[in-house]
Amino acid sequence: MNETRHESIADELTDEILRGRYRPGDRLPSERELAARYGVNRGTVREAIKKLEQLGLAHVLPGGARVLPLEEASLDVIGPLLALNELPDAQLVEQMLTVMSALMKVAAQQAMHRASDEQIDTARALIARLRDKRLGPDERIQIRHELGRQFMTMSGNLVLMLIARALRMQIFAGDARTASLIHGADDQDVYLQRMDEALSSRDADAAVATLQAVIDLNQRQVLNALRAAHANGNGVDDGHRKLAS
Amino acid sequence: MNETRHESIADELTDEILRGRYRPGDRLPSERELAARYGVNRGTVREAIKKLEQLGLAHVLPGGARVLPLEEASLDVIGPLLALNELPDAQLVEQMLTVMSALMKVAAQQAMHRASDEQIDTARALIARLRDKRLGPDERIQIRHELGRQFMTMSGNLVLMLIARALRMQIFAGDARTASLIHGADDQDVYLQRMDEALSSRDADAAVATLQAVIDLNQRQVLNALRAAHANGNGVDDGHRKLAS
DNA sequence: GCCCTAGTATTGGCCGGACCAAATTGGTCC
DNA sequence: GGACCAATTTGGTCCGGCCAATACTAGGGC
Repeated sequence: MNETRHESIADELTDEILRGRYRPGDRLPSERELAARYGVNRGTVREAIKKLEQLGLAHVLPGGARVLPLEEASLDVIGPLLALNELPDAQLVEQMLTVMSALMKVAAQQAMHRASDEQIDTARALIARLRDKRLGPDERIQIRHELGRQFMTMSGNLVLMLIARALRMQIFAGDARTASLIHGADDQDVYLQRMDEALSSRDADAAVATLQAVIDLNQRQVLNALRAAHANGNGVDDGHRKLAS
Repeated sequence: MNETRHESIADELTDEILRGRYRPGDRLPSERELAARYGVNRGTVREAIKKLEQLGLAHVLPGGARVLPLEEASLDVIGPLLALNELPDAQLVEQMLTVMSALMKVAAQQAMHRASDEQIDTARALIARLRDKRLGPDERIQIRHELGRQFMTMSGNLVLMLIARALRMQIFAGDARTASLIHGADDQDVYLQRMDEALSSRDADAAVATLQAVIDLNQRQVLNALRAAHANGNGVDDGHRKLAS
């Protein structure tokens, strides 16, 4: 592995917290104790704990560090949450797709008005590549990913870009299998064609409608695949913290 | 100030990066040099830099730390960005409101279907309090804030909650004036009443429509107030990095 | 019995110096 | 000009130690 000591310690602690080994309100072991437990220097533990704090999983102050409830965490806990079990939690994936969908529609809407001609062309080129039948699955994911990013960029909305990027990072943080699961199968060529037309005529309504259709289709595919995989018993759901409040 | 050394150093470095003192691709001064510059121990500097890394403003690896482009940053840079000048950047605020609006609509939509009766009651109680004419401005902001949080909770969508929470934190990270600027003036009682009715009958369409109206109104108010304040010359915009790409 | 207070042990924040491995840098040789 | 190698710089980690703030506990007042 290419991880530094404090990174792997942070990962381990994150995992323990998310699995409920330490519950909200609990005190985390002291830095000195963790240092002893992991056989590292206290400074190294401090860096690991710093990351937990940034993740919003723990609040640390003189006297001790306490675990925070999941609802007060940072967006970046989603990655670890997805990686908690063999298979990502279907409910969480559904929630992510719901949000992504809403954000993409806003982005598309604004993109149609604000994008430069060059940006539109770039997007259309990506769509053209997606319509190539001889595309490998990994390439397809990659291009889709770039297309999504392109829409965000075209919207000119920094907040939108940052959120979308953060969500994407969470997906790619885990193993590649998770990423390929979350990106569904292939797209219907009809939709790609419609999207291309919407782009060339800068028709915002058409773009949003097509996006809606394509995303809905994708969402169904992904969730079906996920549930099927879960049913196959691959997803060992060993009682981690409930997602719904 | 109640800030630890590494926090204030992190804030200072963040500010310098966002102002363009260090540009994307630049190497940050070495830990040893920064330690000397701030007159602190290297470990303290390391903790500060760790935060920059978490903010997505710098990528650090043996050989040196490099500054990253704003587009690759974390959502949490929005707080520092808002606090960069006396007055928050109007364009950024507009972008935030746009995203918030979209998220709120998704939340309301889902909330109408999934919320428990108790949760609906809680939301309605908050609305009732908002309709009280004798409400101080700070209280109003506080209750609005709680109402937004309540909608997110009712949606049962963790991703939605985390994003909304992160955005809210960014607003409240700076001084209270920023927060009060971003929350507009008062609400039209008509809308509050309509929202109450939508809640009691669990009418998702009505809820979303009302939300749309109230948010649009609020957005106009906020942006007008902001632009007016900017025009008064309070917003010293000393050439920080451009937001739009 | 319960609540409040004072004192002590514990904990995080920070310091100084040190060693190693990876990356950068600058010079050399082709 | 470009490829190659050694010296230097830089981040990752370790050790041991001091201080101030917090948590815990024992004692006193009710």
